[in-house]
Amino acid sequence: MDNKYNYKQYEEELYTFWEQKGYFKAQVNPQKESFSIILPPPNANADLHLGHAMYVYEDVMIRYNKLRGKAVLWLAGADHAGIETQFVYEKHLKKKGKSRFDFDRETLFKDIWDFVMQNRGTMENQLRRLGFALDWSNKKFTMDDDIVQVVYKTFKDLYDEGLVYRANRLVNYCTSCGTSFSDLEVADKELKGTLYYISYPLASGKGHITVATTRPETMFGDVAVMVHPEDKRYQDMIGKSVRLPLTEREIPIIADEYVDPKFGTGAVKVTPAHDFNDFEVGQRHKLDLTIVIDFAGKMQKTGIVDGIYFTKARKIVLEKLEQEGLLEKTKDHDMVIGTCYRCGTVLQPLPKEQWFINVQPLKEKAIELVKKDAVSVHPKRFKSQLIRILENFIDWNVSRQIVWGIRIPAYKCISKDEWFISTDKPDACQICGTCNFIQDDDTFDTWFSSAQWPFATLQTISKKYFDYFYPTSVMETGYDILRAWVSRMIMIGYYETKAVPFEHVFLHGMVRDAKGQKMSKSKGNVINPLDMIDKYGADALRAALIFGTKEGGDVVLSEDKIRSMRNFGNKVWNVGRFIYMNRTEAKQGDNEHLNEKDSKTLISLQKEFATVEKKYHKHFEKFEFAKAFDLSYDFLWHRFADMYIEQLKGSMQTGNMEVRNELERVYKSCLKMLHPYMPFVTEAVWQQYHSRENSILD
RNA sequence: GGGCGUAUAGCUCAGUUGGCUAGAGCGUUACAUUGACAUUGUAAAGGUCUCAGGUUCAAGUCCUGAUACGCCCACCA
Repeated sequence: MDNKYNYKQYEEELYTFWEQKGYFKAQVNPQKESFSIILPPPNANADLHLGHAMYVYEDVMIRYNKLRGKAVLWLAGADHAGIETQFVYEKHLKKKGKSRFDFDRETLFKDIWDFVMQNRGTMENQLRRLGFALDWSNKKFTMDDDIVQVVYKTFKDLYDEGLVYRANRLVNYCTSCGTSFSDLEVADKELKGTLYYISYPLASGKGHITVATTRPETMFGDVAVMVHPEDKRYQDMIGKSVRLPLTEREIPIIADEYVDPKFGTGAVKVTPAHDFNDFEVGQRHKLDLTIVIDFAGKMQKTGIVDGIYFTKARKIVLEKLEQEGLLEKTKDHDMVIGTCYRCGTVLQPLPKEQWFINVQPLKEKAIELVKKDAVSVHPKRFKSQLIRILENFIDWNVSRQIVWGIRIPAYKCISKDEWFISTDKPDACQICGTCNFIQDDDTFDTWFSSAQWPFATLQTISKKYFDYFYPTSVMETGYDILRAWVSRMIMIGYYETKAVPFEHVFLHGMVRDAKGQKMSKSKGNVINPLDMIDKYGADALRAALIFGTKEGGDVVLSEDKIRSMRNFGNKVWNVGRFIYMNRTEAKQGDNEHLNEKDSKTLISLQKEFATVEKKYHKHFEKFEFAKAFDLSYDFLWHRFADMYIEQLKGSMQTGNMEVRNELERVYKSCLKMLHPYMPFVTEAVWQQYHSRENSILD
């Protein structure tokens, strides 16, 4: 054995060995207990980052359970990542001086498909570099035909049960990306805005009412002015009407408790087509939806600023109001505004017909399941958070106006102007039977398919797989997607299978830099996992992400820490080397008898190790993986190596086989404890003791 | 405004049902080493465990309050 562990010599070879020998291939075996995890599918088109490296917790669980003799499955997969990928592809087009509008739908889709397929291998190889014991034999992609069929079935099931509806509602629309988003994808941004006080003259000509607004340009879409019903200042005005400035239109003054009398002037302009709250007020009071901004963010039907982008229109409107003496004053106003999480454009609330899922019955069931721990959450503190997330869920807009996604299987009957859902491409209109029906252009929100991932993957592999491995054992992911993903998997998973999609949820934290800051490209503090693997080995990176952390807490990662874990890997190797050397070099018979001191030391070692081993398994039961690792680390290095071996090394070197064999026995048990965390070095040593054909996983 | 989390060595963090003489990694200092490992070993320095009360034989740990920081959600005309 070399006097150093050279990871470069082993990692690639060992991974190939494991894969070729089929160690990662799941085997349905009714004699054994099953243990399954579905990998949260990384974006097929993007490189891995450190967040993905955190899936090492899944590998830890998988390898641990495999060593415990269970039939394990860790299923590999990839996500089409709808908007993310289309966005990247559009950038790619832009470099070539083109845009997505230069292509028809089919061509664009096919081009993106090819683009993604070209890049997909990169991500998969990176997962291999991390040493992940993934079953590649049944890998899945969110746009595989069979997966799409499952997604279609779910949508139709929901539709048939009346849980899918089409409605003209306000959506968060990005005029730059050209698509709507669900409320979860809106990025709030604080900015210093201005509150404009505008005078609306009463229609009677006597007096006026002043409204305060941050968006004067939307005034052309105003359909009312609203005050609080008990506001004394405006009692005599309720029911009267005002003339909308710059127009000839008259709109009523209404009363609604939504108004906060202390804000602004206590009078609000109501613009149902361009404001979420106003939309609700509009519904309550049955007001019109007067649309004055189009999907490009340009004004329409104003008679004054038509075709002008809303920000520029705002300036013009303000000038005109000022000219007419209707702009009373302005005031600085800190506000929070919804922006596109992808491109940063200010999102427009715009009315658009979309498909919505009524989540009410789904979330009630999900809450019940979480409350009674049918899905149990680790660490515990996330349980209440998950319940609250579910309670606050509002109906889910699943329509996206992009090409890269699963096209919604909804068809419109032209002659009757009605919709029908069909999982297969229909031959004839299912409503009138004769018309040239058309398919909805929209695609599903990526999360709609992701929400079905655990059962969709297993069902499409085989019924045998599904029956044996579902519900899956654990869903492991970052706490940041508890809302977007975990909650929806529980809702949709239970709806379709009448079983929980996973029995446990384990949430890991975010990776931060040595100063505790989030990693981001703009800060330049991003650590590339692959660079670290090249430099220190996969085991070192894996160990650094787990060592000394608290479950579910954020991980502070520095290169120093990775280096120190590399040193530990070397320690593991050298402890093995030392014991191994003495097997081959010891002169048997020189020192056959255990002396009393050694005998005592061995008993103490056995006792201590038994305690450690017991604690180790206890930690696993409680999903305390970092503690189990810290414990193994400390035992191997500071107790076993620093103390026991030091005390016993004389006897071992002079050929006492009883001492040596006991050291080897405990050491090999340590290797198994460490294997889930540092699979390469532990396997490399194991094979030194046995042969290149053996595995620690046997 | 609501919820959650965190405050412990220079830095990053552990510290399970209260038993601590408070630990680890990195960093610092001294010494050692052709002897399994310098990717090492031995040792040292470094802490009123954020603050103020309380419960207890005993509090870093439990309770109450305060302060600071972080995250999530809601509202914002």
